[in-house]
Amino acid sequence: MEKSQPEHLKNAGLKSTLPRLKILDLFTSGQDRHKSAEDVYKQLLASGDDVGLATVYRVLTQFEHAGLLVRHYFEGGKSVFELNEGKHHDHIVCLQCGHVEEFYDTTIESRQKKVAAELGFAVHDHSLHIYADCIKTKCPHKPKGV
Amino acid sequence: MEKSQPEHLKNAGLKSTLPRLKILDLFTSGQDRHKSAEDVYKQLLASGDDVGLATVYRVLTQFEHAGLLVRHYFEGGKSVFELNEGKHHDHIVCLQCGHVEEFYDTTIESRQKKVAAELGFAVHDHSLHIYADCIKTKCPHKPKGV
DNA sequence: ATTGCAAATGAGAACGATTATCGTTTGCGT
DNA sequence: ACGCAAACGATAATCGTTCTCATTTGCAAT
Repeated sequence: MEKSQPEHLKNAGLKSTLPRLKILDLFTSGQDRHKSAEDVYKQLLASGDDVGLATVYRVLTQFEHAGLLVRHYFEGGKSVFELNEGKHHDHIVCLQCGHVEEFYDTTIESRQKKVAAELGFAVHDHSLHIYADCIKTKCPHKPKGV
Repeated sequence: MEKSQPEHLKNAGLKSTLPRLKILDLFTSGQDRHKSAEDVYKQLLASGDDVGLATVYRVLTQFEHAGLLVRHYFEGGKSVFELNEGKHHDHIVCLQCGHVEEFYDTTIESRQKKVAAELGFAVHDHSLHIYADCIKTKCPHKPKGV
Protein backbone atom coordinates (compact mmCIF):
# COMPACT_ATOMS: atom_id res chain seq x y z
CA MET A 1 0.00 0.00 0.00
CA GLU A 2 1.12 3.55 -0.68
CA LYS A 3 2.76 5.53 2.07
CA SER A 4 1.51 8.89 3.26
CA GLN A 5 3.62 12.00 2.80
CA PRO A 6 4.64 12.21 6.47
CA GLU A 7 5.81 8.62 6.27
CA HIS A 8 7.92 9.40 3.26
CA LEU A 9 9.60 12.12 5.25
CA LYS A 10 10.03 9.88 8.28
CA ASN A 11 11.67 7.23 6.13
CA ALA A 12 14.05 9.85 4.88
CA GLY A 13 14.94 10.79 8.44
CA LEU A 14 13.27 14.16 8.12
CA LYS A 15 10.82 15.70 10.54
CA SER A 16 7.49 16.23 8.91
CA THR A 17 7.25 19.98 9.01
CA LEU A 18 4.79 22.20 7.24
CA PRO A 19 7.14 23.55 4.59
CA ARG A 20 8.42 20.12 3.76
CA LEU A 21 4.93 18.67 3.37
CA LYS A 22 3.85 21.59 1.21
CA ILE A 23 6.83 21.23 -1.07
CA LEU A 24 6.50 17.49 -1.36
CA ASP A 25 2.83 17.95 -2.23
CA LEU A 26 3.74 20.31 -5.03
CA PHE A 27 5.73 17.54 -6.64
CA THR A 28 3.39 14.65 -6.01
CA SER A 29 0.24 16.47 -7.03
CA GLY A 30 1.52 19.17 -9.37
CA GLN A 31 1.17 18.83 -13.12
CA ASP A 32 4.60 20.08 -14.15
CA ARG A 33 7.07 17.40 -13.19
CA HIS A 34 10.05 19.71 -13.49
CA LYS A 35 10.39 22.66 -11.16
CA SER A 36 13.21 25.02 -10.27
CA ALA A 37 13.61 26.36 -6.75
CA GLU A 38 12.14 29.62 -7.97
CA ASP A 39 9.15 27.78 -9.46
CA VAL A 40 8.50 26.05 -6.16
CA TYR A 41 8.83 29.27 -4.23
CA LYS A 42 6.39 31.10 -6.49
CA GLN A 43 3.88 28.28 -6.41
CA LEU A 44 3.97 28.27 -2.63
CA LEU A 45 3.47 32.01 -2.44
CA ALA A 46 0.67 31.78 -4.96
CA SER A 47 -1.17 29.31 -2.77
CA GLY A 48 -0.76 31.58 0.22
CA ASP A 49 1.93 29.55 1.95
CA ASP A 50 4.52 31.74 3.52
CA VAL A 51 7.79 29.87 3.20
CA GLY A 52 11.17 31.48 2.83
CA LEU A 53 13.22 31.04 -0.29
CA ALA A 54 16.09 29.75 1.82
CA THR A 55 13.86 27.00 3.14
CA VAL A 56 12.86 26.02 -0.35
CA TYR A 57 16.48 25.59 -1.35
CA ARG A 58 17.29 23.74 1.85
CA VAL A 59 14.36 21.37 1.54
CA LEU A 60 14.95 20.66 -2.13
CA THR A 61 18.52 19.73 -1.40
CA GLN A 62 17.45 17.54 1.52
CA PHE A 63 14.90 15.80 -0.65
CA GLU A 64 17.55 15.23 -3.25
CA HIS A 65 19.88 13.67 -0.69
CA ALA A 66 17.03 11.62 0.69
CA GLY A 67 16.35 10.32 -2.79
CA LEU A 68 12.85 11.78 -2.97
CA LEU A 69 13.79 14.15 -5.77
CA VAL A 70 16.28 14.13 -8.60
CA ARG A 71 18.15 17.27 -9.53
CA HIS A 72 19.02 18.19 -13.07
CA TYR A 73 21.40 20.85 -14.31
CA PHE A 74 19.94 22.19 -17.51
CA GLU A 75 21.58 24.93 -19.51
CA GLY A 76 21.06 28.40 -18.21
CA GLY A 77 22.59 27.70 -14.85
CA LYS A 78 19.57 26.85 -12.78
CA SER A 79 18.78 23.48 -11.25
CA VAL A 80 15.51 21.72 -11.89
CA PHE A 81 14.02 19.06 -9.66
CA GLU A 82 11.60 16.25 -10.32
CA LEU A 83 10.07 13.45 -8.30
CA ASN A 84 12.29 10.40 -8.11
CA GLU A 85 10.23 7.49 -9.25
CA GLY A 86 13.09 5.09 -9.46
CA LYS A 87 13.24 4.80 -13.18
CA HIS A 88 16.15 6.72 -14.66
CA HIS A 89 15.53 8.63 -17.84
CA ASP A 90 17.06 11.34 -19.96
CA HIS A 91 15.55 14.56 -21.20
CA ILE A 92 14.82 16.31 -24.43
CA VAL A 93 14.19 20.00 -24.07
CA CYS A 94 12.31 22.15 -26.59
CA LEU A 95 14.28 25.32 -27.23
CA GLN A 96 11.15 27.13 -28.37
CA CYS A 97 8.80 26.51 -25.50
CA GLY A 98 10.96 25.04 -22.78
CA HIS A 99 8.85 21.92 -22.62
CA VAL A 100 10.68 18.90 -21.30
CA GLU A 101 10.00 15.38 -22.46
CA GLU A 102 11.51 12.27 -20.97
CA PHE A 103 12.90 9.23 -22.66
CA TYR A 104 14.88 6.13 -21.92
CA ASP A 105 16.92 4.13 -24.36
CA THR A 106 18.59 0.93 -23.25
CA THR A 107 21.06 1.04 -26.09
CA ILE A 108 22.30 4.46 -25.10
CA GLU A 109 22.49 3.45 -21.46
CA SER A 110 24.55 0.36 -22.08
CA ARG A 111 26.86 2.07 -24.55
CA GLN A 112 27.56 4.74 -21.96
CA LYS A 113 28.63 2.19 -19.38
CA LYS A 114 30.76 0.46 -21.96
CA VAL A 115 32.49 3.63 -23.11
CA ALA A 116 33.21 4.73 -19.55
CA ALA A 117 34.58 1.32 -18.67
CA GLU A 118 36.88 1.35 -21.67
CA LEU A 119 38.24 4.71 -20.61
CA GLY A 120 38.80 3.43 -17.10
CA PHE A 121 36.11 5.36 -15.29
CA ALA A 122 33.62 4.22 -12.66
CA VAL A 123 30.36 5.92 -13.56
CA HIS A 124 28.58 7.81 -10.82
CA ASP A 125 25.96 9.45 -12.86
CA HIS A 126 25.33 10.94 -16.21
CA SER A 127 23.14 13.51 -17.86
CA LEU A 128 22.01 13.45 -21.43
CA HIS A 129 20.13 16.48 -22.60
CA ILE A 130 18.95 16.82 -26.14
CA TYR A 131 18.12 20.37 -27.12
CA ALA A 132 15.66 20.54 -29.98
CA ASP A 133 12.55 22.05 -31.48
CA CYS A 134 9.19 20.37 -31.21
CA ILE A 135 8.29 19.98 -34.86
CA LYS A 136 4.91 19.15 -36.36
CA THR A 137 2.02 19.89 -34.06
CA LYS A 138 3.92 19.14 -30.92
CA CYS A 139 4.69 22.63 -29.67
CA PRO A 140 1.49 23.99 -28.16
CA HIS A 141 3.22 24.42 -24.85
CA LYS A 142 3.45 28.04 -23.86
CA PRO A 143 6.92 29.42 -23.21
CA LYS A 144 7.43 29.59 -19.49
CA GLY A 145 10.02 32.28 -19.27
CA VAL A 146 12.68 30.49 -21.24
CA MET B 1 47.00 26.32 -45.82
CA GLU B 2 46.27 27.21 -42.21
CA LYS B 3 44.96 30.65 -41.38
CA SER B 4 46.69 32.96 -38.93
CA GLN B 5 44.98 33.98 -35.73
CA PRO B 6 44.15 37.51 -36.96
CA GLU B 7 42.53 35.98 -40.01
CA HIS B 8 40.41 33.75 -37.83
CA LEU B 9 39.19 36.81 -36.03
CA LYS B 10 38.59 38.71 -39.24
CA ASN B 11 36.55 35.85 -40.60
CA ALA B 12 34.46 35.96 -37.51
CA GLY B 13 33.85 39.66 -38.04
CA LEU B 14 35.92 40.58 -35.00
CA LYS B 15 38.64 43.19 -34.85
CA SER B 16 41.94 41.62 -34.00
CA THR B 17 42.70 43.20 -30.69
CA LEU B 18 45.34 42.25 -28.20
CA PRO B 19 43.10 40.60 -25.64
CA ARG B 20 41.33 38.57 -28.30
CA LEU B 21 44.58 37.31 -29.78
CA LYS B 22 45.94 36.41 -26.37
CA ILE B 23 42.83 34.47 -25.48
CA LEU B 24 42.68 32.66 -28.77
CA ASP B 25 46.33 31.71 -28.38
CA LEU B 26 45.62 30.19 -25.00
CA PHE B 27 43.21 27.80 -26.63
CA THR B 28 45.19 26.98 -29.76
CA SER B 29 48.49 26.51 -28.00
CA GLY B 30 47.51 25.60 -24.46
CA GLN B 31 47.62 22.01 -23.27
CA ASP B 32 44.38 21.89 -21.34
CA ARG B 33 41.60 21.89 -23.90
CA HIS B 34 38.94 22.83 -21.38
CA LYS B 35 39.07 26.18 -19.63
CA SER B 36 36.62 28.19 -17.59
CA ALA B 37 36.54 31.98 -17.81
CA GLU B 38 38.36 32.06 -14.52
CA ASP B 39 41.02 29.69 -15.84
CA VAL B 40 41.59 31.92 -18.85
CA TYR B 41 41.76 35.01 -16.68
CA LYS B 42 44.30 33.47 -14.34
CA GLN B 43 46.44 32.18 -17.17
CA LEU B 44 46.52 35.62 -18.74
CA LEU B 45 47.50 37.25 -15.48
CA ALA B 46 50.15 34.59 -14.94
CA SER B 47 51.74 35.44 -18.27
CA GLY B 48 51.74 39.10 -17.40
CA ASP B 49 48.90 40.12 -19.67
CA ASP B 50 46.69 42.66 -18.06
CA VAL B 51 43.20 41.93 -19.33
CA GLY B 52 40.03 42.55 -17.38
CA LEU B 53 37.82 39.71 -16.27
CA ALA B 54 34.91 41.38 -18.02
CA THR B 55 36.82 41.25 -21.27
CA VAL B 56 37.52 37.58 -20.82
CA TYR B 57 33.83 36.84 -20.44
CA ARG B 58 32.94 39.08 -23.36
CA VAL B 59 35.52 37.57 -25.66
CA LEU B 60 34.68 33.99 -24.74
CA THR B 61 31.04 34.62 -25.54
CA GLN B 62 31.95 36.29 -28.82
CA PHE B 63 34.17 33.38 -29.76
CA GLU B 64 31.36 31.02 -28.93
CA HIS B 65 28.95 32.92 -31.17
CA ALA B 66 31.58 33.09 -33.88
CA GLY B 67 31.95 29.34 -33.71
CA LEU B 68 35.58 29.45 -32.63
CA LEU B 69 34.85 27.95 -29.24
CA VAL B 70 32.27 25.59 -27.86
CA ARG B 71 30.77 26.18 -24.45
CA HIS B 72 29.83 23.41 -22.06
CA TYR B 73 27.74 23.61 -18.94
CA PHE B 74 29.12 21.09 -16.52
CA GLU B 75 27.79 20.54 -13.03
CA GLY B 76 28.95 23.05 -10.51
CA GLY B 77 27.52 26.04 -12.31
CA LYS B 78 30.50 27.25 -14.27
CA SER B 79 30.85 27.15 -18.03
CA VAL B 80 33.83 25.56 -19.68
CA PHE B 81 35.09 26.38 -23.16
CA GLU B 82 37.09 24.44 -25.68
CA LEU B 83 38.34 25.01 -29.19
CA ASN B 84 35.78 24.16 -31.82
CA GLU B 85 37.42 21.73 -34.18
CA GLY B 86 34.30 20.68 -35.92
CA LYS B 87 34.17 17.17 -34.61
CA HIS B 88 31.46 16.74 -32.04
CA HIS B 89 32.18 14.65 -28.98
CA ASP B 90 30.83 14.05 -25.52
CA HIS B 91 32.54 14.33 -22.17
CA ILE B 92 33.28 12.26 -19.16
CA VAL B 93 34.20 14.26 -16.10
CA CYS B 94 36.10 12.91 -13.13
CA LEU B 95 34.36 13.96 -9.94
CA GLN B 96 37.58 13.58 -7.96
CA CYS B 97 40.00 15.67 -9.94
CA GLY B 98 37.85 17.54 -12.42
CA HIS B 99 39.73 16.06 -15.34
CA VAL B 100 37.73 15.96 -18.55
CA GLU B 101 38.10 13.25 -21.14
CA GLU B 102 36.40 13.23 -24.52
CA PHE B 103 34.74 10.42 -26.34
CA TYR B 104 32.57 9.79 -29.33
CA ASP B 105 30.32 6.83 -29.84
CA THR B 106 28.48 6.42 -33.10
CA THR B 107 25.91 4.13 -31.59
CA ILE B 108 24.95 6.67 -28.98
CA GLU B 109 24.84 9.43 -31.55
CA SER B 110 22.56 7.59 -33.91
CA ARG B 111 20.26 6.36 -31.15
CA GLN B 112 19.85 9.93 -29.99
CA LYS B 113 18.72 11.09 -33.38
CA LYS B 114 16.38 8.17 -33.64
CA VAL B 115 14.81 8.72 -30.22
CA ALA B 116 14.32 12.43 -30.90
CA ALA B 117 12.77 11.75 -34.27
CA GLU B 118 10.36 9.27 -32.76
CA LEU B 119 9.26 11.87 -30.23
CA GLY B 120 8.79 14.43 -33.00
CA PHE B 121 11.70 16.70 -32.22
CA ALA B 122 14.23 18.32 -34.55
CA VAL B 123 17.54 18.08 -32.75
CA HIS B 124 19.59 21.24 -32.47
CA ASP B 125 22.21 20.02 -30.14
CA HIS B 126 22.78 17.73 -27.26
CA SER B 127 25.09 17.28 -24.35
CA LEU B 128 26.03 14.04 -22.77
CA HIS B 129 28.06 14.30 -19.61
CA ILE B 130 29.13 11.27 -17.71
CA TYR B 131 30.19 12.02 -14.15
CA ALA B 132 32.52 9.43 -12.78
CA ASP B 133 35.68 8.57 -10.89
CA CYS B 134 38.91 7.77 -12.64
CA ILE B 135 39.62 4.29 -11.35
CA LYS B 136 42.84 2.34 -11.52
CA THR B 137 45.88 4.46 -12.09
CA LYS B 138 44.10 7.02 -14.17
CA CYS B 139 43.64 9.81 -11.65
CA PRO B 140 47.04 11.48 -11.32
CA HIS B 141 45.49 14.73 -12.42
CA LYS B 142 45.66 17.28 -9.66
CA PRO B 143 42.36 18.75 -8.57
CA LYS B 144 42.15 22.15 -10.15
CA GLY B 145 39.82 23.81 -7.71
CA VAL B 146 36.90 21.45 -8.14
C1' DA C 1 -2.45 19.15 27.68
C1' DT C 2 2.23 21.39 28.99
C1' DT C 3 6.93 21.78 28.72
C1' DG C 4 11.70 21.62 26.88
C1' DC C 5 14.86 21.48 23.53
C1' DA C 6 17.00 20.22 19.37
C1' DA C 7 15.79 20.73 14.76
C1' DA C 8 13.80 23.62 11.36
C1' DT C 9 12.50 28.00 9.74
C1' DG C 10 12.64 32.86 7.67
C1' DA C 11 14.81 37.27 6.74
C1' DG C 12 18.47 38.98 5.05
C1' DA C 13 23.49 39.01 4.34
C1' DA C 14 26.99 36.78 1.70
C1' DC C 15 28.71 34.42 -2.18
C1' DG C 16 30.47 32.94 -6.80
C1' DA C 17 29.70 33.20 -11.62
C1' DT C 18 28.30 36.15 -15.01
C1' DT C 19 26.52 40.44 -17.25
C1' DA C 20 25.82 45.45 -17.66
C1' DT C 21 27.51 50.26 -17.33
C1' DC C 22 30.46 53.79 -18.56
C1' DG C 23 34.42 56.59 -19.07
C1' DT C 24 38.93 55.69 -21.37
C1' DT C 25 41.78 53.48 -24.85
C1' DT C 26 42.81 51.37 -29.26
C1' DG C 27 42.54 49.32 -34.00
C1' DC C 28 42.34 50.72 -38.37
C1' DG C 29 40.56 53.08 -42.57
C1' DT C 30 41.43 57.71 -44.33
C1' DA D 1 48.99 61.43 -38.17
C1' DC D 2 43.66 61.76 -37.35
C1' DG D 3 39.18 60.48 -36.02
C1' DC D 4 35.77 57.64 -34.57
C1' DA D 5 33.44 53.55 -33.71
C1' DA D 6 34.66 49.42 -31.56
C1' DA D 7 36.76 47.34 -27.73
C1' DC D 8 38.59 47.68 -23.27
C1' DG D 9 39.04 47.68 -17.90
C1' DA D 10 37.20 48.74 -13.52
C1' DT D 11 33.52 48.33 -11.01
C1' DA D 12 28.60 48.01 -10.03
C1' DA D 13 24.77 45.11 -10.71
C1' DT D 14 22.33 40.73 -11.29
C1' DC D 15 21.13 35.99 -10.69
C1' DG D 16 20.94 31.66 -8.56
C1' DT D 17 22.27 29.74 -4.46
C1' DT D 18 24.18 29.18 0.28
C1' DC D 19 25.14 30.90 4.90
C1' DT D 20 24.06 33.14 9.44
C1' DC D 21 21.49 33.60 13.25
C1' DA D 22 17.64 34.90 16.02
C1' DT D 23 12.97 32.99 16.33
C1' DT D 24 9.64 29.32 15.84
C1' DT D 25 8.01 24.57 15.75
C1' DG D 26 7.61 19.42 15.88
C1' DC D 27 7.43 16.08 19.03
C1' DA D 28 8.76 13.15 22.98
C1' DA D 29 8.58 13.04 27.78
C1' DT D 30 6.02 14.66 31.42
